[in-house]
Amino acid sequence: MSISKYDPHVIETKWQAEWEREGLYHAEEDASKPKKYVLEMFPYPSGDIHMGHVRNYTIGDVIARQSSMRGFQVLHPIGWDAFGLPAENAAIKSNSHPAKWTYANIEKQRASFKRMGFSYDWDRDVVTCREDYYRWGQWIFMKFWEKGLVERKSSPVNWCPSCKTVLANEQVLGEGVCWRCKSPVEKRELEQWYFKITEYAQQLLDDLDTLPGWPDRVKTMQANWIGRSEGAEVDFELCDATGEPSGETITVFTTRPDTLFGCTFFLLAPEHPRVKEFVAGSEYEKSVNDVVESAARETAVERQLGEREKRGAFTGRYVVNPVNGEKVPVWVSDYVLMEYGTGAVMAVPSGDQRDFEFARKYGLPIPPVVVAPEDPLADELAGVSERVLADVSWAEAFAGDGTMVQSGAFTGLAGGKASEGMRAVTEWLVQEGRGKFAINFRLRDWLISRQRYWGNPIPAIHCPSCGLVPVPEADLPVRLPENVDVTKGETLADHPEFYETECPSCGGAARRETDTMDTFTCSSWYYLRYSDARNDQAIWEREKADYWMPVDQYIGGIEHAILHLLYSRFFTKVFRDLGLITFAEPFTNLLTQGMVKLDGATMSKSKGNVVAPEDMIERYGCDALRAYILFMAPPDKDLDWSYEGLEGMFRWLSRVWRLVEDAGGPASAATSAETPAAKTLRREMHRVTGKVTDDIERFQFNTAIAALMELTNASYDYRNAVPEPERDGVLTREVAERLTLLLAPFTPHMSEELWREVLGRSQSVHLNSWPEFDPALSAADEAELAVQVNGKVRGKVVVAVDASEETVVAAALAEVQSWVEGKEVKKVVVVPGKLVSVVVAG
RNA sequence: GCCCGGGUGGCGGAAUGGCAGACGCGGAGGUCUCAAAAACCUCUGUCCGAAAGGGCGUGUGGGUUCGACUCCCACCCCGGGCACCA
Repeated sequence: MSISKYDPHVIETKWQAEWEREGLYHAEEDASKPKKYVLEMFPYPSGDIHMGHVRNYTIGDVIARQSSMRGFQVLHPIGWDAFGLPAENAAIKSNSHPAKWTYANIEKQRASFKRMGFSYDWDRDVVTCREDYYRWGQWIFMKFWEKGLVERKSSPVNWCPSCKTVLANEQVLGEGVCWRCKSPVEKRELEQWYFKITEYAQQLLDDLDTLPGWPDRVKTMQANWIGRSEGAEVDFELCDATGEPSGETITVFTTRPDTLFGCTFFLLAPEHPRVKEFVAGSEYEKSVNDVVESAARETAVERQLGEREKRGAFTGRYVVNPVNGEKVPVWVSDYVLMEYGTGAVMAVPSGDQRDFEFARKYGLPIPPVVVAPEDPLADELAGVSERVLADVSWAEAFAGDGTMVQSGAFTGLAGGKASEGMRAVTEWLVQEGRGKFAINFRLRDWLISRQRYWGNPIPAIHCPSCGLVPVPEADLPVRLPENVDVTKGETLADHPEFYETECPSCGGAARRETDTMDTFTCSSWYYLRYSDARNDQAIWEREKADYWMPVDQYIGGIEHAILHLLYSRFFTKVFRDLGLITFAEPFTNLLTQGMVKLDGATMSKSKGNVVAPEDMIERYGCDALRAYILFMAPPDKDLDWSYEGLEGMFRWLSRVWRLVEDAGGPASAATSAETPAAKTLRREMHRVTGKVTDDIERFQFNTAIAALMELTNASYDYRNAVPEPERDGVLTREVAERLTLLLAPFTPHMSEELWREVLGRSQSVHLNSWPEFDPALSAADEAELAVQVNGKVRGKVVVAVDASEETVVAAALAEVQSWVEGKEVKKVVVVPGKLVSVVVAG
């Protein structure tokens, strides 16, 4: 039959139009089938799509398409995370409006995604800046408020001077820079809106154990971020300015109550509210203020630069150590954080490296209270309960497990984290009413207000007489006005016609909130909205959400390991507590795909090293690009882009094309007898079916494609080995069909063209069932075994798979006779189907 | 400093404790052709050797095992996350 050329452009556009016409990817609830919700993190409409998008969405598309062939009812939606600063910046640059830029980019990306042949249900798309979406974001805010999870409070916050807005803790990167623009972040004391995510800290930590389908790396990162510490809260009695106990207490959090006897000074954070009062008018005022002011001047970046020396100053005050009644001086130091614990710390220089350095610098005593078993002090101070040694010769603090010394009644107990000494001291404090067991989290409440225009308006009203009042449900949504000119630096706060309003409670004149919500609030629930995206009566219908959710397979970049994934988990738990859903975790399985780089560097427009997918689609078609980006590396690894192999991928697809065209005619009769060559090809077909099925399950798309190449090679071997008249036409057609089916998730257009036009099937290949794999059919009847002598391969034997062990050993020994001759055979190990290992003496 | 990943040919990468380097790229040679392209075929870790064959090889050093890229211990290097969290 005549061979035509594989021409991706014609067939790709043809089938994209046909699928849309047939409504192939429209998802409906169907209780009779198991469902599978496959979701890729939705994109920010930043402009043209890049290789990271191609990789991310191709992975999801392969999973979705194959799941559908395997009989699942598949939901595979897409949308846009459309609010955010880049739109404002672009608008300022082009003297335009953020909405214009955003919608133009969405249309551009929509066209690109369609051109890639992704199997999305376009009837469910979600765009977060559209009113039909953000109104429900405001509704959520209101529900959170009703539940007591919204708070407006003043505290030191992260301020990005370049973005001119505050940021959540999670949005400040490790180097103390803004996650979006990478400018150094400043600290400011501001009144802001918060979601109380800390109320869910324990659940967010505990439920990580219910997620076996998540990478350990991500779970560890989240656990570290939540940062649970077990310890005690200890009350220290404050002395007044004359040094006499005042009856008032200051509480600290510590993970090491067992070291209390070694507490020789007490520290307050520079921002601590009592500091000013303690030193007002005293001789210590100036030196303390110096420390406070220098700390206030520092940015997060400066605070972290190198081995910065700790600074501190004595306040003139004392507190009483509850375990021994000792008066210890109160200092202020810049290494104490106001945001963690109580902003006050008991300092134990012998047990904490920071306290140790501080004590050395300012000449404070360092009495040992927990000593390592191997330390000479362990013998010297064994059983000594009174303080006889006020300082150590150590080079650094000892924070490990050891024995308590110089610790009164607790002397001799084991000391260390979670030690008996720690429990004993805390129990004593509880009895005395001077402390309690306590748990502290590193996680802070989520700061959600942003001083920017292009976001979801916070539905709240400030009333001079009623205070903060939520916008009533009936008045939602608070529409984001269009007449704000960001090119003039305007925000909602510059528009009285927006913020001048009436109090819904008392009817008096009031001011509408002009901050918008963090865009991460928009992306924290979109996956739920897809289950009922067009509902204008409710956020979603419970039945639909219950049918589709949770997401069975979520796919996205590791950069969201904490941010988006933590927030979404939080939202889901709140929705459950609000009775909107019944499950506690939104994403059952998570695949974090690696980044696509160029010469080891992340691609970015500013660096000018962006690889445009369009050019490659133009040259080789999207099927080749899809297959190639999956073939280059396993999905979770970073990938260095290279053009080198793309041509090879196209070459292989052309090879498959010719093979199927050649074999795809009406099946001629099978040859009467099964030849060895036919047997080999048939077996290879079954083996590859099993391998591809298995590899897709494990997301090993690169080896799945390699296996398909092997089947292609085996087909060519058969053709080359058997002259045409003797070929088994039934077999070659079966192999052609099998290749087409197994390739369908990867190269949907080529497979469709081959399936319908060449193989003559009437229905879409994507509606066909995934081929079953029968291990029996892929099993060979003979096996080649390697024969090892003392661990080295010295020969090979071919034996029947059902041969007895004696037969195998005899054949093996004969094969390696020259290596064994005249030596004593000490041991023979037979691994069926693999090898024979002979151990000889000498 | 702490917590995760990862180190395999010229390159991307394969290997439930069982023949290291599948598959692809790149390279060499060949068939076809007036020629080229395309296609098809063969070879391609490294060293010694004409060949047969053999030695050496998965970051380094030890260990377990008949057998280790794989498991254990120590270390080196690269990437990432967190980082004065009391």
